[in-house]
Amino acid sequence: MDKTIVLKTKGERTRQAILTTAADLATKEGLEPLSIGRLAEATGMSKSGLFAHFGSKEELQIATAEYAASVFVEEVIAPARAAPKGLPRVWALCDHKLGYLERQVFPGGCFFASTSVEFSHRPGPVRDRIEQLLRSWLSYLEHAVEQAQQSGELDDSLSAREITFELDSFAMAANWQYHMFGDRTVFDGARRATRERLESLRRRQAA
Amino acid sequence: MDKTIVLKTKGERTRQAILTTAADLATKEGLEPLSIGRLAEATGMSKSGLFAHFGSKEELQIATAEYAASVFVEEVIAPARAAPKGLPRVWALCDHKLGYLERQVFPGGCFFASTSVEFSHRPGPVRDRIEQLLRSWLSYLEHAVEQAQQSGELDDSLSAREITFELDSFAMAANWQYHMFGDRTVFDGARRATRERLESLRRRQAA
DNA sequence: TCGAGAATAAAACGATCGTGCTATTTTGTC
DNA sequence: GACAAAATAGCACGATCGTTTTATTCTCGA
Repeated sequence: MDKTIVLKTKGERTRQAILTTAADLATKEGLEPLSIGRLAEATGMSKSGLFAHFGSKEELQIATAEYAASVFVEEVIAPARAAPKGLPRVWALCDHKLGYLERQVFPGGCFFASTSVEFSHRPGPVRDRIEQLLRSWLSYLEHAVEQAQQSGELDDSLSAREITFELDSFAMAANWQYHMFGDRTVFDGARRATRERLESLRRRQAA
Repeated sequence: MDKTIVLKTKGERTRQAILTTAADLATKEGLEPLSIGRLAEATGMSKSGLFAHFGSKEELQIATAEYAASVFVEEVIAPARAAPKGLPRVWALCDHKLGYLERQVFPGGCFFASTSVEFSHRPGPVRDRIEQLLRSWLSYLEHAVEQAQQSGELDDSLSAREITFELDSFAMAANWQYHMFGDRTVFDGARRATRERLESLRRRQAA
């Protein structure tokens, strides 16, 4: 049960190294403006040597998104599964997502926040995959909210979807404001907003 | 007091036509990937003829942001000034911003949402200007919140900054989700979230 | 350790980028 | 309606883009 996956061949290892660099750079420069040459320079490889691992820039972009998703799972989803189902897990998901943004797992913030804006109006397999991954995150959070409603911990007069929308809004806005204004206190603000919102949905239930 | 500014020379008119096209395209393709050649094609001009209006791509980008800001003022700020100071104006600002997003004044959504993500890690005068314009919007909204607090319409145990953060989060998230998932109902959700949040801050005051 | 196959590199391709230079056309004023 | 000035176009530049082709180096199981 080692957290680090051992990669057998050298090809797989360098491929992984490329993807970590690509994901980091993509959150800062963008997934499309990140050129093969630029990425090759950053990884100390030749353009063609790097290119051979993916076959096309589009495949590289998809592989990068795939890798970023695995990081998100490792940093947010997996630790939140330690919290009991219901309200604690809802909070854990929001809190860990804010933590993942706060400690800059990717230097440019949330990988999917950056790339989804970039690709939202650029049809193709890259956009499709990013949308799918984003949907799966929101569905996961929504499912956790539903469980908290079914257990009676959260008010169910408001749909799980709308609660999810509000909760994720705070994290997205914090990520955006931090990278635009450089003010780390937005994360505290987002945590407070999240906590108070969950609290208000709990109190209403008690009344 | 004509709403439409009359432009005297032909140069000023074509410059304006270029900027409207540039702002539209920038929200869909991005402000940096939007090339001079692409923009020239869209406006039916030659590359060099268009280029001469700005002198550099950077100047074109700044002029485009400037134009987008004037649109935002016209579509959001100005109509909200019709509402009385205090809570009604806070609501009007949020509501008109959601309306501006909903009816797609820019085809790719909020100009500043798109471009700020794109330029957040790209230092230079373009980024600086976008940041400044965003700050002025948030300051304006925050000021309206403060007035509502001073008049006793909104609870002032929470800072105006934090209230502003929450309110703008809903609009930003709605814009993002709409352009990623294509679901127009997010705007209703954002309106409901905004209204309920303002309501809860009012009720708390009454108690 | 040797040899097949994987991994990487070098060089070149056409296309497009932002930008400068030089004409040519168009505009607005006397 | 002539004429200076403004506006636009044509063309070329070096650079960089994604990609292909060809050659070289490295890896790792038999």
